[in-house]
Amino acid sequence: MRVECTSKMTVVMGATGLNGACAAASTSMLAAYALPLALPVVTTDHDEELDLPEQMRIRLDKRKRLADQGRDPYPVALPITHTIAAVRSEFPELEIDTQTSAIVGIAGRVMFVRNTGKLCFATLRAGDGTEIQAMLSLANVGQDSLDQWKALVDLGDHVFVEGEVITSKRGELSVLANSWAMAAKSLRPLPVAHKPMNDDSRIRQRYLDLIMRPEARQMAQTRITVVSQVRKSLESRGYFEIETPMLQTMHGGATARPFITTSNAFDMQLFLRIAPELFLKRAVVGGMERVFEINRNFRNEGADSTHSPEFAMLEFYQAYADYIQMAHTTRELIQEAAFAVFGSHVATHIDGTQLDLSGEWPMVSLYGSLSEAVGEQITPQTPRERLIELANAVEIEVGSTWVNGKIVEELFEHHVIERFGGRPTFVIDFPVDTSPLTRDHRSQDGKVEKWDLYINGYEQATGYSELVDPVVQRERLIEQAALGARGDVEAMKLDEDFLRALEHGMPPSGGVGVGIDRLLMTLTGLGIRETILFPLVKPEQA
RNA sequence: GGGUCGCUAGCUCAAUGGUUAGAGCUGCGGACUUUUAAUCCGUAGGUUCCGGGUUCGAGCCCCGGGCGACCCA
Repeated sequence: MRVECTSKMTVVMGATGLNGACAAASTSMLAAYALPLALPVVTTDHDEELDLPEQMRIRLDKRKRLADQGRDPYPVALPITHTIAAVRSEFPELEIDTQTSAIVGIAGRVMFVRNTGKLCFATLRAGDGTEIQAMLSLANVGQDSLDQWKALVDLGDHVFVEGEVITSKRGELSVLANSWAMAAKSLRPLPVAHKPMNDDSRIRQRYLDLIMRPEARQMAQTRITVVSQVRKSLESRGYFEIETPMLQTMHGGATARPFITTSNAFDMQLFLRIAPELFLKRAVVGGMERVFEINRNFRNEGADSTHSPEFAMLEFYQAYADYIQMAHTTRELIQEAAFAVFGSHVATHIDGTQLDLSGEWPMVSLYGSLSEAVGEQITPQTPRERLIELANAVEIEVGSTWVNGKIVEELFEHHVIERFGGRPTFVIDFPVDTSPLTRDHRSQDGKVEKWDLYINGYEQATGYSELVDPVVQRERLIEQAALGARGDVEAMKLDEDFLRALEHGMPPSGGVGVGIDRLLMTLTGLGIRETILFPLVKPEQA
């Protein structure tokens, strides 16, 4: 008891534990447990334990009684011989009421309990969702052990069971225990298994979501599969994965507001990156001709069902490729990811709807499709006054810092995107004044070689023929700086080191950015907060 | 940014401005050696998100704040 108590204090409280201070420690420990979820703060008196929810008090008491009876509630090691999945696969289809004489040691979380007088049942579940039944009979474990099981094991506890693999009289594959041990005592009750938790709790306490809901485990697994496949797909095409700075002295590579932080040691302002683009291009300048990065970007703006302040982004760059070649590669990456998850290029969402990602994807021109939608020719030369009239006609409020291209893009989003009907579509050839890092179109004035990929009505990826002319790039960034001076908080900064890299010569290159969270949304049909395991949530109390 | 709705026991939810805020599951005590959301008997569990206000009386009405969902921009 003493050893267990002091070691626990070290974990929970740091170094304040003293040998023999178990009574005090127990009270302080309650405070340590209670604070994170804002339960009543336990102060000095041991009696204030009564302020905790009843069920938690009872479980804390069981934890203590386990220790008192020589059962460590949190043992360091257990003689496990099989995973639950291994037992299931080793004994796939036993007849009802079979004895195998195979002795195994297994562990899992208790998800279901049925305690009767002399024979107890429990369903144990492993983290992968596989389950097996444990049975404890008076005849096999004896009166004391059975009584302790009934008194001290709750739903949600991790337990170890050692015994024979059998099937019950109902045919359930089971381990008939010779002995049992607590693997980890749970101090809080699980949610009701048969009612869905509300969305807020599911996201704030994702660990409970993962325990209770197979779909949550499935989502986590799908993300793992997709990210892994994207890496394989790129590596098989000769790309190398590199890591570029998250903390930057100057943010760039996108138009967005950054998070700002400070370095104490350098006594200077730093930015969390809004995109890795400018560093990946530096790598291309250095001769890394096919590079990619999958990592987090941070943008200091609101959250909704398609936006998160931090989100995972894939960017990849290929020397001597242009934006059309990059579009093909992007389509293949997404199709290969879909195949890895579904074994098909057709994604099947949880609600059963299917999204066909197969075959070639159409390419439509931004200006052409917009012209068709509004019934008049729109070009980069269309006067600003006319663009504003068209915007006002559909109640788009034109911001004071908007350049013409921005108005065109807003008109496009308003008029055209729905016409794609969710089908993957590359929208090509964007306005030059909203794309400062993109090469001028090889044949069309006022446009750049850029595409956006729309799937299911939202932007899934973007690709460029990269601007590599350092003189033009400098002009573009100076224009951005001027926008910034006029109050556009999202305008790009003049990054002299990036320009210096370009001045050393960057080969003609294609580049792509793919939102990983959005790719998961595309494949699963879920909102962005479901594709991210632990999305940012505001604290429950101010 | 605007609007609508919501926040009550560990969880999921009830409750015309009017008795002591209820139910199911969970928990606790008891019965049961084949249970699958077991069944049966008994029982406990509450800062009604927070702070003001109106009222003889507020979970409910009013004001402010917090958190969330949905819709609109």
